Amino acid sequence: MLSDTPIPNNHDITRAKSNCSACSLRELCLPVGLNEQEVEILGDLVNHKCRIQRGEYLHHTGSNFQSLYAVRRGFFKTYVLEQDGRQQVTGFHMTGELIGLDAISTEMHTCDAVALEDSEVCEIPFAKLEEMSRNIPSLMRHFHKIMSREIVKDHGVMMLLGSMKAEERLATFLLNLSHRFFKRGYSSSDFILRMTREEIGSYLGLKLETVSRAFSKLQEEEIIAVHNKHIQINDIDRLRNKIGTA
Amino acid sequence: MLSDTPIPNNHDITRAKSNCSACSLRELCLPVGLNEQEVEILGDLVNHKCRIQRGEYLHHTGSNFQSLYAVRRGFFKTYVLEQDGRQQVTGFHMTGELIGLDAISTEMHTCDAVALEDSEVCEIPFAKLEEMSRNIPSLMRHFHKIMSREIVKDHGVMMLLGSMKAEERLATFLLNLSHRFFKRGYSSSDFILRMTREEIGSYLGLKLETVSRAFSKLQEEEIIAVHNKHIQINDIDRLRNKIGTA
DNA sequence: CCTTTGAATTGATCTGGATCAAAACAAGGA
DNA sequence: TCCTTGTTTTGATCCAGATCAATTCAAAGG
Repeated sequence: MLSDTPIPNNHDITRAKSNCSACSLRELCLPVGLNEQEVEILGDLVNHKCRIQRGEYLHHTGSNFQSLYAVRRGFFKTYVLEQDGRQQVTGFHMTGELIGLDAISTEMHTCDAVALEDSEVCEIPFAKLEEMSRNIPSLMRHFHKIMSREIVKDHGVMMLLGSMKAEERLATFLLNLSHRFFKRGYSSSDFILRMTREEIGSYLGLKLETVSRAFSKLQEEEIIAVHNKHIQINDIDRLRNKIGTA
Repeated sequence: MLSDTPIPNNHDITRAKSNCSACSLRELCLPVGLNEQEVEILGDLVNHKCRIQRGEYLHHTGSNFQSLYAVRRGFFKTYVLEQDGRQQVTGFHMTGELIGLDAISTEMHTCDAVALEDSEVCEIPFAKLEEMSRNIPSLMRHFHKIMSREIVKDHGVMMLLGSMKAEERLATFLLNLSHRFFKRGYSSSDFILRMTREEIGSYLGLKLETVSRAFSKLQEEEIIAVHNKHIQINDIDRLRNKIGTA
């Protein structure tokens, strides 16, 4: 059924695009159109590459904000705690994405960020970033676009939570993941989920049982194949049709 | 029941804090800690004060992005259209709030913005804002905080949509409005809603009938008084208790 | 004044997803 | 190997909110 393809899955041992050695921002953290000199200057921006083990926290709610974190490798979730202790997942973050933008506003983190697999991040001291963006207009512009994109993304989630049915939500979620894996050079149709059904449910505003049932339904219809956390998308068009045509 | 109070309602003819003449950013658009000279420079930033009538649009989805808009007076809603034509309200915006941050990312507006009452906005050319913030660090910092606050706000809405019941959602919504009116010098317990039940429902992920029933329920419990769009909060503590104690 | 029109309320019913419960499964660890 | 523990699936039931339908109400215009 699966033709052997040169495109790596995100669970292959060899990782796509993970062979760059120095932690420059050249290709992942803030891929701006810079000249060589600017890239070099930018090198100063990044403090150090930091390994984070599965289950370790990048920051907690209320902790002091100093730096943004660019995911270099791995997978994170961020969540806010409600008064009654339940957690609401606000996002999943993979290679090349920035964590901590919410903390700029109050200079305190407003969510917890935890690694869902062994990961690596670049720490980007925010004061330094602001300082440098003063002299590099394209960096400033790029940073503003990143923040703006975050807002747009959140509006998309609001739409999902506000008006989609369970199956539509899951389809949207899978298509989004698929797209993000694709952009990173991984297979868009064969990947491993790093989060549990409960975490997916929290993100999508559903209970874990409902998420599981939605997976099963999509599998029955032969649109996807589910083996625990291993997902294969067999018919992406029909998956797309699940959205907005309920 | 209502003691006559010096605090104006948002439906009084005399408006609180609306008597400033020039459209400087001094006190509303971007209230940064600036010295006199900087404030003067900043005056250049604002193109012109612009009147927008109820029902008029500030921008449409897909239109070219040039400027942010600071609400000077009045009330707006922003919404995104789904493929099937329904609209999902992404926010309500009142005096002092910024509209258009979502458009920075693609340089196209990603939502429609429409005035829900006769309003006035300041147009802030974004290129100019970036240019100036390069020379005024506190302006840059302030702008970043505004964007970040937007992200935090959206996370709050995600939490609301993802895990609250209808009554909790409406209580949260009313408390949020109350707080925003209060900060602007209006009564926090007596105000006029500018949006319909349907628009509230869209924002809160509920049908208009459910919104209406939730209003009625809160009124029965004598926590609020509802006369169409006129809302009075009689017992703000019990309203607060509605949240997270379901 | 009455008429029109859009908005809001209220009632009756239906249903998607929550909840409760149990079984199946997977990954470690002893 | 067999436990243990956490995760996932599946089934049975229940309920909050959606849906459908009918009034009521408010504002604007003739």
